[in-house]
Amino acid sequence: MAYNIKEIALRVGVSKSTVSRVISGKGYTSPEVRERVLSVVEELKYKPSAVARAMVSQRTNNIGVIIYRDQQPIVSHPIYGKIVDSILVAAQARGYSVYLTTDQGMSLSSTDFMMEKRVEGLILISRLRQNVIEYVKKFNIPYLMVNGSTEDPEVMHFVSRDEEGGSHAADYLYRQGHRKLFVIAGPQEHRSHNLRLKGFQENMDRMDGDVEMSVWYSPESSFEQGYRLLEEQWDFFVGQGFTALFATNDMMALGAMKLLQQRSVPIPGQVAVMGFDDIEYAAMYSPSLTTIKVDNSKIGHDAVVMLDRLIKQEKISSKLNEYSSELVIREST
Amino acid sequence: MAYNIKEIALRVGVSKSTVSRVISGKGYTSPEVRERVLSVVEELKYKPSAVARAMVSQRTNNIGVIIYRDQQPIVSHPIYGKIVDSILVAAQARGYSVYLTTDQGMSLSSTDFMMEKRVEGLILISRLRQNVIEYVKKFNIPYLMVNGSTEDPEVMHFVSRDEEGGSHAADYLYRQGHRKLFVIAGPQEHRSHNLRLKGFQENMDRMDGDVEMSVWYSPESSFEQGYRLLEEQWDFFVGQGFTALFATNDMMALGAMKLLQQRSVPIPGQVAVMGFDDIEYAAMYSPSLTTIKVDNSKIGHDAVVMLDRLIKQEKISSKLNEYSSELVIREST
DNA sequence: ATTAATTGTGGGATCGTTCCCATACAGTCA
DNA sequence: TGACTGTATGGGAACGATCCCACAATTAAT
Repeated sequence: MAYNIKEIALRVGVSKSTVSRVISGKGYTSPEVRERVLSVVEELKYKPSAVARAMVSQRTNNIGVIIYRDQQPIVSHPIYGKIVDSILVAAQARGYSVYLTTDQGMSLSSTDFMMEKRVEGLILISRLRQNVIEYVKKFNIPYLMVNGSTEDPEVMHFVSRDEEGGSHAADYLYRQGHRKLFVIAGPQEHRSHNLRLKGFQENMDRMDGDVEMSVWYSPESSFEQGYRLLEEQWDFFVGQGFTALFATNDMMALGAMKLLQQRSVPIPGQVAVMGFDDIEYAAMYSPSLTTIKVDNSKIGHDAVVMLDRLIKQEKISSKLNEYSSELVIREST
Repeated sequence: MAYNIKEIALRVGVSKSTVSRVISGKGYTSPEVRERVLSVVEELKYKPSAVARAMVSQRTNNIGVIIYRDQQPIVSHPIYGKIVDSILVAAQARGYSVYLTTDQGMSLSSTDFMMEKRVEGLILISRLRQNVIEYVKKFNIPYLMVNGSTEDPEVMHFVSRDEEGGSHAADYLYRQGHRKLFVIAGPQEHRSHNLRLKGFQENMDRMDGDVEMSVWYSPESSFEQGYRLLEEQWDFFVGQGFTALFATNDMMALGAMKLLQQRSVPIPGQVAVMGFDDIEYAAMYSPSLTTIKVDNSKIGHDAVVMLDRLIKQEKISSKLNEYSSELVIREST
């Protein structure tokens, strides 16, 4: 069992008040006593209990991060990993510690758990149902959402400007001379995939000349599903002579690219490929993937900064924090 | 501020003892009172404070996970992400919550932090200095190491059988007919890279026929460094006519492969490439990468199971937990 | 010399739970 | 009738820190 302040006080021969004063540096202490206390503290490797401290101060300095997911655990997902990384760094720098959980069922139990732990704020990552949000609201603690989908204007929300990004992608591919486009869109329930597609389509429709677009929805926004979708539509794809393929995220784009390479279709010679997100592997792939970069590290960092403000009850300017995305041109186009 | 048990008791008109009994389900409570308590609990969304509970029970149900790193934040690293994922799932299933931190300087501060939080056990991930281990030992709480390097027999340690894996790799490449081998090894300070190389070399040396091996050390085991190393030795590499390239991890192998593809070297036609780890991207790459699979999910899971046992003071059979790695043959060889 | 401020220390309430103990009442049994 | 058991409830100590308050001793100001 860890030592407590009483034990230290006993060994030094002073009261626990005095020990507390030495450790916190508040109040008066004589140099002589201070030294004796510190030497015992060092000797026994005494660390004051954050639990007891939280009890009396009513501040835990903990924040909770919940990653909602459908199936697989998801910290290892390139996007969520980046977000978590930046959250950890930003939180630690501000004196917060992080409880991290993944919630498979979009259930309320992880919220309950965080409330019992008395976290001071909550970061909700990824898609989650409105009823979860309603539930969180009831507890009256600061919370915000990253990369989720909600129409609720009350919810502070960190997302990329997906529609704008989609529009940029269309713009770029059109300027590259592409007129026959094969589009792989993520699940329709996903806000970001929807907006990316919307921005892409609407901008393409505005263009002069006869643009031909064929849009296909993938049941999952994964590498495997990107691969499979193209595989299933292969005859159509080849028959129609598409010159460019756009997917609403990098993972699906890479999946499609993998199939193209297996079938020896030159990229970008015959077909140009473009994704969205700029995950780390987009640059590594061969050919490297042209994409729309979303700065998830910045998003994670800013989310913590904002949560810190909410916790400190500082003034907030806007509920919606949108991040511009930027075109990254690489070998695949 | 969150409600407390006293507030509930006041509203129901009973003592806090009674409320406590209803919530914990221990002791006698009349059905009528029970119902009244539960309805108020539900109405106010009262959640008992885990902080106060930890205070009196002397159990926090928290474990700490520290990822040590050199430079970059690292949850998004494919290996550590997988480990963290599986730790989270296993810990939650056993009623533990997880404090996650990354420690850039291999400092003692994250240990101090975890001790103040009164975690019941500690999982140390990746390379860390012996002085950190010595420091952790002083606190007398269960801890174990994953993917680290230490010769200290006292430390419970979870690693893959790297030497055996390296040996398998050599075996396979030799049987495929390769006699001229270019090897990219990770930093010499890394235990696992060293052992992988050792197993590979020693097994190759045992083979009949004149095997020619050229070993190069990369300053970092990253994609970029794998790429750069081969780039720097390009003339030598091409001039000598190597038929196979082995890297002590997948990241470096992919980096090298990227360069080979950029310079239009057919894989595996002219050069076969092989890695180690079987990160998710090994299978996605084109061509997909032949590698030695390390089951990091299992390692993370088992680490939690073991930590749970240590916390419960159950008997432990062995300090060293080694995991066999398995050959995964793909397109690159 | 008296008052006031400065420095140093200890006592004890407090935070929100759990859990032991005391008490009360109803029903059972000899 | 008294002793005992089972059911139901409340009181209060304990966990380990913080921090207010009281008090003592020393020094400074009037």
